[in-house]
Parts: sequence; structure tokens; C-alpha cells
Amino acid sequence: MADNGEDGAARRHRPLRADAKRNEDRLLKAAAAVFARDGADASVKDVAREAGVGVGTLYRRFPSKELLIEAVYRHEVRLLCEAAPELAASLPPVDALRTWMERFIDFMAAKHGMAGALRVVLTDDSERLQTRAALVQAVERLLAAGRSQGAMREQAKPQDVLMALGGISYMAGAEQEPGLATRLIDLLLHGIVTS
Amino acid sequence: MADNGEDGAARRHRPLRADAKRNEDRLLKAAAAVFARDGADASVKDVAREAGVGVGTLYRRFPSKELLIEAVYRHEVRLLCEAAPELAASLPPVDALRTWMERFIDFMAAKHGMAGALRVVLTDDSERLQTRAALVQAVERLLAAGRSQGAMREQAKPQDVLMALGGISYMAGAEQEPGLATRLIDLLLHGIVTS
DNA sequence: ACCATAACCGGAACTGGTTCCGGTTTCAAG
DNA sequence: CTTGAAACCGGAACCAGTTCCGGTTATGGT
Repeated sequence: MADNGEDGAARRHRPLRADAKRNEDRLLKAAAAVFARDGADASVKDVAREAGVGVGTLYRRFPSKELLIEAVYRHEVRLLCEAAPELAASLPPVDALRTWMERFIDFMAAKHGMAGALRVVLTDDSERLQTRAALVQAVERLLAAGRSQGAMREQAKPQDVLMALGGISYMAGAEQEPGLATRLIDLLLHGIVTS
Repeated sequence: MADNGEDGAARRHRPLRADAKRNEDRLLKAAAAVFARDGADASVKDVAREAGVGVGTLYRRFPSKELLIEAVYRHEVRLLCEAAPELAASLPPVDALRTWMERFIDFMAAKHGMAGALRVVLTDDSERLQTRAALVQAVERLLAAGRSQGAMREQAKPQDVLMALGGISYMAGAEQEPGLATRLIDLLLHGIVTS
């Protein structure tokens, strides 16, 4: 939490001015607290107030609310990604992929309003967003395990699978019926495995 | 265009007052014009001004921007749905389904900001929204054709397929890369057909 | 130590969706 | 024709995200 300093909000070419760095840290801490309390649909003004800075300061550091959300949850997403190799090693490929997908969807569902942020993360390909790369890598790992056993089709690109997961999160987030996400994952999985 | 009077914005139990009906017609015409000119992300205030009414009037008739969009495009969506039986009759089931899906995605892509409206339409199950029922029926028709030849799996429910299409529209709408939608449709199709 | 300036700060202001409410109009019953 | 009230009208007000800009401050060169 509050990040290890190694990547506050993507490395810059020149280091941040001292006051700027301090405010960035405050903002991340405040955002984590406010989102945990009110959900990710809390207002950015609340976050700024909690951090004791103006909204202008928040926006200079995080150009949109989605990118702030991305920064706050970067660490958790990273953990999710790091679980992929273990799953790939301990389960049959299809089960590993399904399990990981379910965890992914559960994570998205847990934070309200996360799906919109995810779309930005998956779409905006500025190199700063290591989160995207980490996700792609995690899926690639799971797909590779399947391909190596001839269990998954070559046409299934990790980027596409991620996009599909993003779409599922978005749609499932609006529906109360809990089974939807599971059924859509089944559909997607069936589209990935070899026939 | 401007609807045939048979369903201005979902039938009510008591008919509309004369002035209300007039304003509803004006609003639909204005919305169609403004959306055609500025895309579906035009502001509702513009629509209200163009119609010569206040935003309050607009909101009494269309409780959210999404529902206004739904009303404006209801007719076009209906036409899309009506094409399903013809496709099912003239093409092999899988080709028919793919063709219809591509048309669907193209339609969604043509109107900017349509995916959000679609989510509301697919999610909100008040009976008023015949659009949802029409879409489900169209997909069901295509799936039934496939099932009858043993070409498609029983597990693929029309509602789920629609939700998946909605997710694809949403994600593809953000990405510039044009191939994405097509690849996701392939993935989905492959999840539907029997292996 | 001083200064020039680039970087930063905060909040007022703007835009867009949505709600609220005081005043008006239609309509049907008497 | 009168009249009471349900339905309707418009826009002011509200809240969200985002942008802008006049004033401030840290920092590297002298």
C-alpha cells in the first residue's frame, strides 16, 4: 500500500520537485482511503480534500479519474498478475485460465466503477502504464501453457482475451444476476480452447 | 423517422396530454437531428434547446440520456432485428450469425456513445423497452437455426450472447485499431459453435 | 546568498447530466 | 361555463469531472 516509492505514478525523466512528490504521496494515500470507504465512485473532490490539496494538483498528477484509480489499484492488480505463473504450474491449462479469469472478474466487481478505469488502462498504450503490460503478460503465460499442450487455439491473442474480460466486467457490473459473469467466462473459454 | 405514432416512447396506461405529446414529438425529432449532427454524445441541453423546451420536460419524458438515445434509435435497431430471419433463411447458420453480429457492431460503432445506452437497454428489464425483447428474439432466431443443425451449443443463451456483444461494442469503441471487434467476434463465435 | 524561471499550487469557473419546485395548463366532472 | 386538481412546464440549482490561470515556491546557476 502507498507504494514502495519505485513507481509512485510512473517514472519521469527528471525527478519530482519535493513538494510535488509529497503531494503525490498524500493523494495516493487519500485516494486509497476514500475509495476503500466510499467505493471507486467517490468524487475526486473528496480525495483532494482528504489529501489537503486542490483538485488542480490532483489533476496535474493524475490526468483523469481513471488514471488515479489505476494508480491506486496498481499494486493489487500486480499481485493478481503474479499469481498467473503459479496457477499455470499447478493446474491443467484450461482450469488455470478459468480460475485466473474468475479472480479477475471478482476483483473488478469488488471495486465499483473499476470497469471504466480498466478500459482506459487497456486502451491507452502509453508505456507508463505498466499495468497493461503486466496483464498481457499474465494472460500470455496462461495461454502459452495451454498452447504447449495443444489445448488452446493460436488465434486467441492475450490482448483480445483481456479486452473480452474487460467487456465482461463492464456488462456484468450493471446486472444484478450473479451468474452472468460465469456464463460469459464459459463462452469465452470455449472460444479459446481447441475444438 | 420520427416514429409512426404507434410507439412514441412506450405506451402509457392513460394517453398523453396534448401538450405533452407535442413536446415528446418535438424532442424525438430534435434528438434525432442533434445526434445525427454531433453524435450521440451531444448534450441533452442542446437537444432541449433545439426542441424549444426546458431540460425538465425532456427528463420527465426520458428519465435518462440513455433512454432518450434508445428511443431515437429504436426504429433502426428494429430494422436490424428484422433482418435476422432473412439471414437465417439465406445463409448457413454460422455465417448468418456472424453477419448479423458484424452489422450489430457496425451499427454501435457508427453512433458514438451508444454502448453505454445499450448496457442500460440490455440491463433494465422494464417491459417498456421492447428493444431488448426484439434483440433477444433476433439472436434466439439465429441460434435456433444453428442448433437445429447441431452447429451451435445449447449453452449459448441469447441474452448472454447479447451481453457479450455489448461488451465488445464497449471495448472496441475505445480502441482505434479496427481489427479488434472482428477478432472478438471470432472468439465469441468460436465459443458458440459446437466443437 | 541571490535571482530567474520552470514547476507547482489551489480554487474559481466551465461543461454535462440530473433533480427540484413554483407557476401554468389541460381536462373532466359538476 | 366553472373549477379543482392532476399533469405538465421551464429553468434554476446541484453535483460530477475537468480546465484554466494568477499567484507562489523550489531549485540550479551565478
